[in-house]
Amino acid sequence: MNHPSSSGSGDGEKSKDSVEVDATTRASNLLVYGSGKGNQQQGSFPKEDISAIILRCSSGSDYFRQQVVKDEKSNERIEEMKMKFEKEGGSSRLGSAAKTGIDLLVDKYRRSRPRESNKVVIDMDSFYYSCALARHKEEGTQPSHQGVHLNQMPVVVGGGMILTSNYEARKYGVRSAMAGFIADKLVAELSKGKVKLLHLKSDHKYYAEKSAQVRSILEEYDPNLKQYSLDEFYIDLTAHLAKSGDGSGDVQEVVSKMRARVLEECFLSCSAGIAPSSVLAKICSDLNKPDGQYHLPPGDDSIMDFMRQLDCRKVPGVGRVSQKFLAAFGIENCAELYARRYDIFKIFKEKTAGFLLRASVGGWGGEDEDSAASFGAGEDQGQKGISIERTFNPVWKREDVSSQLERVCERLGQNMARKGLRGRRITAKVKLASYVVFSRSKTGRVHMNEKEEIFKVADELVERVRKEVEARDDLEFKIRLLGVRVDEFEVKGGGGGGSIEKFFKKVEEEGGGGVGRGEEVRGGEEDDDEEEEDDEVEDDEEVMLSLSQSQQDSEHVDDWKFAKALQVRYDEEQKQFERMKEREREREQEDTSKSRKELGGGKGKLTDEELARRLQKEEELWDRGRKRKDKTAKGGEVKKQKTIFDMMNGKGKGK
DNA sequence: GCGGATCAG
DNA sequence: ATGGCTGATCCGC
Ligand SMILES: Nc1ccn([C@H]2C[C@H](O)[C@@H](COP(=O)(O)OP(=O)(O)OP(=O)(O)O)O2)c(=O)n1
Ligand SMILES: [Mg+2]
Repeated sequence: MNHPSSSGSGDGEKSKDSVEVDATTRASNLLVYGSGKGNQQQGSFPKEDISAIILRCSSGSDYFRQQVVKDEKSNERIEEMKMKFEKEGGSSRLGSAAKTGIDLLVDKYRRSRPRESNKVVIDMDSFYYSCALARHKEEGTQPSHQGVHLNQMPVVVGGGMILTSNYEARKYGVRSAMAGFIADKLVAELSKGKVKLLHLKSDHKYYAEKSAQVRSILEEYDPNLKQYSLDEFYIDLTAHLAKSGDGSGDVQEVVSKMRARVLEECFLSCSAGIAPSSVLAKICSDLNKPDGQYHLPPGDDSIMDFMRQLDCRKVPGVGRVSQKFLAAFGIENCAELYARRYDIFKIFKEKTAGFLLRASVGGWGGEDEDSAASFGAGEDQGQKGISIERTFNPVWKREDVSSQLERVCERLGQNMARKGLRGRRITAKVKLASYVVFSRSKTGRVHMNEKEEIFKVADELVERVRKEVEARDDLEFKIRLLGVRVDEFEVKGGGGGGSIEKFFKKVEEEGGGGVGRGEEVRGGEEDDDEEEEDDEVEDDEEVMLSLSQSQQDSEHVDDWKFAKALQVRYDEEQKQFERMKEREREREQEDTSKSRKELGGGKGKLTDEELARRLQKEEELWDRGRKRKDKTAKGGEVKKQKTIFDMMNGKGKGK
């Protein structure tokens, strides 16, 4: 459970035979295809077929086995939470004061949303792939393969791991974070052997250049724009629109022209979301992809209508597990989230509950803008940690492990030096060949950045894991990945702290004005780091069809999930779902009819007291404008964090 | 402070 | 046979 959501489960079991299709559909809803963030495009192959292939390729692999284990764990947690919730009687036990408090909060969110749709989120389409196409244009070469235009055939960027896919490939279910070999199978099988997936090599350096090029264009519209990743930009058009005549002041026209410029000058298409707040704009940016835009008119009615139909999974921060979790409580879209807003506070902890409450009414943007906009100097500004991790052929001998760890530390040391960072906490990450992950950390009193110092600590931590693993009979100490992270940075550039705080304050007062960027605490120099592919060390020459390295990750957990869901029986979930619905109906009835009863001495674990506490927390968050004050060490320096939420929280007062 | 889980791109 | 990497947050203990 992280921020916005929590864990989830719900895919129970059922006799797979009778409800195979139903199970498939159901599972895919919990996954990425149906209700994931992505949109299902026309011409796609049946998701049941896609899922079946993924399952077939996956079953039996260590990776898949581990995914199943993880899924079962999350399911258990969901069950626990559900039982606890039911035992406590749900929100019917909530005191009226608490309910009133929640509603007051909701009102506040709804009333303070910005009154105009001037926030724009630009998200590049199939970014890495589009860059490859752009390159052909720039170099005058043909964007085709064996006489066929790349857009007409399934293409991905990445070999062992898919970084992104073009839209043709997406029809086959090929997506980011999918293992290359599975992507190949999807295309081969679904096309009955007629089509072969084309893999392009990743070129991070080039993507960074294109990204900068796009940024420079967008900065003409908002010099304070914020960039969340190479392909995502957060723009506030308020000033630009007020300035004068562009597009007769119509946001949609301005954005349309803006995108046209990016296309013409960078040869890259992008999509945009236009809304009163950045979070909403972010959600909208996905609705008319590719090469499209979606405008969400301001106003409570407009936004409530929009949110009502919105699947929770579309809310940034609600991932696969959270979606499942919510679904277990009968919550699939934001209307249901709103209907159950009281329950939310009984089910989740403060951060999560507050986040979901906002989501239920699209209540973002009321706070102040994250003046972190001033971080033009480099995104590392508010960086809190730095890490390196590498996958390799499994090793176990101390010397081999050590050797791999050294490589990691070497790289980490270089990056830290380049960024002028020093931290006092070292965290070692170990992934066994079975995909079981361990992390062990040690917080020291001195800040380090030297490869040797870091290695020394990391090595001890890894050996600690070795001992723990060897002490168990269910695991084998064969590791496929080693990672090292350093955080708890020292406060640098003395004196910067206070001024920065004032700086933020000033920005707020002046209404997000364009105070120049530049300052920055960042004593060091400048970065420009970038992770590169893996460059220097030739090692991974790695081309398409690669074989060695490769690895994967979540995102596809969805597929795994899915696969797992297929292989598992569904009756359990079904039953629980029914029971829950039943209970919900009863509760709802009770609610509407007799309003709500106070039942005094709540012996439920969650008393009004606890609830009040959670509300209180949320109030505090509100008052602080959700601005994160992260004191970096004793310096008491305040820095804005570059999380997606900070990026998205638009300024309320700015009108 | 630590470790696991989740999320995002 | 083959399943990445970087950075961040939340929560329970
Ligand atoms: N798990 C992931 C997801 C994305 N990326 C990289 C490749 C993408 O091209 C880029 C942008 O990510 P998006 O999620 O925006 O995906 P795309 O831009 O590729 O496609 P879309 O058109 O859906 O935005 O980030 C990655 O390396 N690993
Ligand atoms: Mg994109």
